[in-house]
Amino acid sequence: MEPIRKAALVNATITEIGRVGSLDVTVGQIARRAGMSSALAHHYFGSKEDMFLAAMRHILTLYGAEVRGALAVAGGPEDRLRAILCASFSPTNFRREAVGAWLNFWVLAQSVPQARRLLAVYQRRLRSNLLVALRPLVGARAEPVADGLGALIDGLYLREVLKSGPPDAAAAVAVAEGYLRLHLAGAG
Amino acid sequence: MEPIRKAALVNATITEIGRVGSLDVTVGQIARRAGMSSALAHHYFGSKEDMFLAAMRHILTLYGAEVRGALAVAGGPEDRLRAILCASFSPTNFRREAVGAWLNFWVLAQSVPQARRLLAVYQRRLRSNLLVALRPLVGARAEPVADGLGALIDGLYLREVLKSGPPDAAAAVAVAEGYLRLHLAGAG
DNA sequence: GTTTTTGTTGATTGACGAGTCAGTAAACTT
DNA sequence: AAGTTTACTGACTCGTCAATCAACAAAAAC
Repeated sequence: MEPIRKAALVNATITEIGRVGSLDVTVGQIARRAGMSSALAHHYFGSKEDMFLAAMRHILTLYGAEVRGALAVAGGPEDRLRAILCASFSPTNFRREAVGAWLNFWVLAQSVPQARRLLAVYQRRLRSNLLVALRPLVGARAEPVADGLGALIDGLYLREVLKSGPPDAAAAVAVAEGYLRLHLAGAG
Repeated sequence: MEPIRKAALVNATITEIGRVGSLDVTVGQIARRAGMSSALAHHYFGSKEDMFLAAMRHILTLYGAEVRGALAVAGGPEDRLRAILCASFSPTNFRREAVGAWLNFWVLAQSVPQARRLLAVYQRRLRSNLLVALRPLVGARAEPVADGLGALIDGLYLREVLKSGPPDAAAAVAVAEGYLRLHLAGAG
């Protein structure tokens, strides 16, 4: 039962945060959506914060897996870059709830050290993936380009939360690819 | 007294949100930092939400004024773009508290329509400023470039909150200017 | 010099929510 | 079948906080 319940709670946490648009969700709300009592939620996760962290870990894991999967079938460096972008804006990760939750986890990271650490490893991994793919293409300029691209991806996520209507992954990818194309062309 | 108290409360709100790193600040905390009782805070602002909105409006106003000021003395289009970037990452706007508050206002915008509207007018103004400056330089491609640059600026803000140490405005501006330079060069 | 307006607070109210606990029921163990 | 672990819940505690109120002080108006 335990793994099932925990998974249900993690999903409910993400959904509920996305729905409400803030971390001001009660354990009761989360538990109800997951089909159980709030006491049971407290039984499996010691505290609300643990639930948040588990939800964050889940989103990050999902994203990491998708990137790894896309990289596995990518050929050259350019392909690898495109793979990272596609994974970042895939329907799994770029859906409204997940993006809303993402933004709130960023806030959580400001006050909860463990959340900050989680976000830091995500950033490091993304950066490292980008660097590996960029170095053969732009050499020494890989670092600033990777930093810029990382910020751009986060910014595109950020802007998604304010837009109304369904997420437009294609447009986001197009912007990011535009950024890349210029840098690659500039390096010759 | 009223304007003085209100201003003190607005500043205290921003500082306190930045310090705590979330919107979970009590009216008591804000009032204490502003040197008054929580009852008085409620007297001048009807509710906590009003305080948040006033603080948001203040940050946005500050930013808008700085951009306008920089644009007033800017010569050609390139100068105008640089002015917008410098204002965006000026010490006033790019300080830790303000950036922390900014992120939290983004969250607020997800659930409070008025906050969303405020953020939307900021985005529209930025976009319009960028477009005016970009059109003479890149013509029809102004729109995607402006959207990319807008997202990049937001992303750089976002990444600032996770970094430890003092904000590095110069680095942020450099990244944004790199983005611009390539687009301008690409357009010939 | 009294009335009114403005500024201010301590105490209170009322609601809400995290976490606990005591207890029930079912499933395994021996 | 008795005991033990696991799954689960309703009711409760305890704290917190937004918002209100009743009161007081001081300045302004008349």
